[in-house]
Amino acid sequence: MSLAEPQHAFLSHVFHGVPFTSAEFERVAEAYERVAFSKGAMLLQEGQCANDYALLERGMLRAFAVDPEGQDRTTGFFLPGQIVIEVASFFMRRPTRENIQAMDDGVCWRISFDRFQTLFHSIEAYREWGRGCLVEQFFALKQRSLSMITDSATERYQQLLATQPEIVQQAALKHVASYLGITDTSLSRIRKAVATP
Amino acid sequence: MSLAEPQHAFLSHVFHGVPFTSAEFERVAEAYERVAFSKGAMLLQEGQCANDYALLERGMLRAFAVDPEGQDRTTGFFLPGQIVIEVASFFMRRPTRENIQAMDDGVCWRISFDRFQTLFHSIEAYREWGRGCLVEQFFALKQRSLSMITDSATERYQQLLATQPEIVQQAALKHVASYLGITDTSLSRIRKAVATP
DNA sequence: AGTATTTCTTGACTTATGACAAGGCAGCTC
DNA sequence: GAGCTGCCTTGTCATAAGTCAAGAAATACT
Repeated sequence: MSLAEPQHAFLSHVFHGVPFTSAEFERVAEAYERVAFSKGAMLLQEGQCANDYALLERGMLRAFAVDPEGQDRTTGFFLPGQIVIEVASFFMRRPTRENIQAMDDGVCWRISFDRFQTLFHSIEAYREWGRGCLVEQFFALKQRSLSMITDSATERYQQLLATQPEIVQQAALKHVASYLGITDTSLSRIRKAVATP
Repeated sequence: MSLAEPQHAFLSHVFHGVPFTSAEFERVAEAYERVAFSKGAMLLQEGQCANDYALLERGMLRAFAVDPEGQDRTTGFFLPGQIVIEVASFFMRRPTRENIQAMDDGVCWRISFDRFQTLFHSIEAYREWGRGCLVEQFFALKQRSLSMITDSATERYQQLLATQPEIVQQAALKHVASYLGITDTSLSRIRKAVATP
């Protein structure tokens, strides 16, 4: 694969600010593989082990788990620039209970667990970056979790609308609802109430 | 400090299964400092930066955050053998919004961020261990978060009772309640309903 | 185009949980 | 032992959100 600059434009952007030497950056960039996917594609399926994670360049993804009653619960959305990963399965090398599905056509950059491990253990800046990503996700999850306890459904909706309007606009109402932890019926009413003051 | 075996009994136990060379284990063990604390002590306070994390040998701790209405929300409990850490503050080096308080007299083993960093970047087994801990906590938080959406308050209580009875037995009802995301009034009723079938 | 399917809205009713308030009970201090 | 104070329980009532069911609107399928 050619290493001409344009190929790396997206990766340069993602790793902007990470103190790689240029040799290190080349090693890192080479380890990622560009993959296009189309709407509806499953990037990860329940029961599989997550053998890679990805950096999302274009498109939007939804992660969901199926609960004991067979209900589909949205656990997260992924927007361009974000890291697409099922942390537990990827790092613990065991089957996942989650699914990740493409909501649109899109493009991501994939890296296998083995290649990730090699980079993680040999490049200090890469491992600081990786740990930082994990910590950031952890923090976000904790806030979401707290919000679930502290805030009403309406407040959670308004917060989502304020911080990530793309999700509210592009995702199906029922998926947004299950992400917020409420039924689609409730979200429909909340949305109406919020719209007409 | 003497490195005689008995000093390290607890640390040996915690790091059991981690593939350290014996020289590595000595370096790791030396980096931790034994600290005793008494009931009511604050191990971390809102506004501070978490400059260390600890391995809990004896005692029980509670972490909580104060929400905008001034309500005290329990975010977690720590039992012996567990890692006591406020992930976001420790790794991002910024002030925390959480408090960690001792519920009893106890003992923990503390390590500073700087010493942690040195070990993390120089000992592969230590960083695998550290990453594994973080991933485990992440997974637990995700499950808790999902449970908040999927399960009723009663189910959450019963699950806590089944998996961590020490918490239900030792912690004040109001703290367990706020950990479960309900009021103390509700938990009191749930507990009664569960007890009398 | 025309039918089928999914997605969203709305209404009527139920239910879990919260809010407030009063009382009981233990452990303290004086 | 009287009086605090903090913790838990209980009663009454209020409310957010769920359930079920029927339509409307949008999408996809042939």
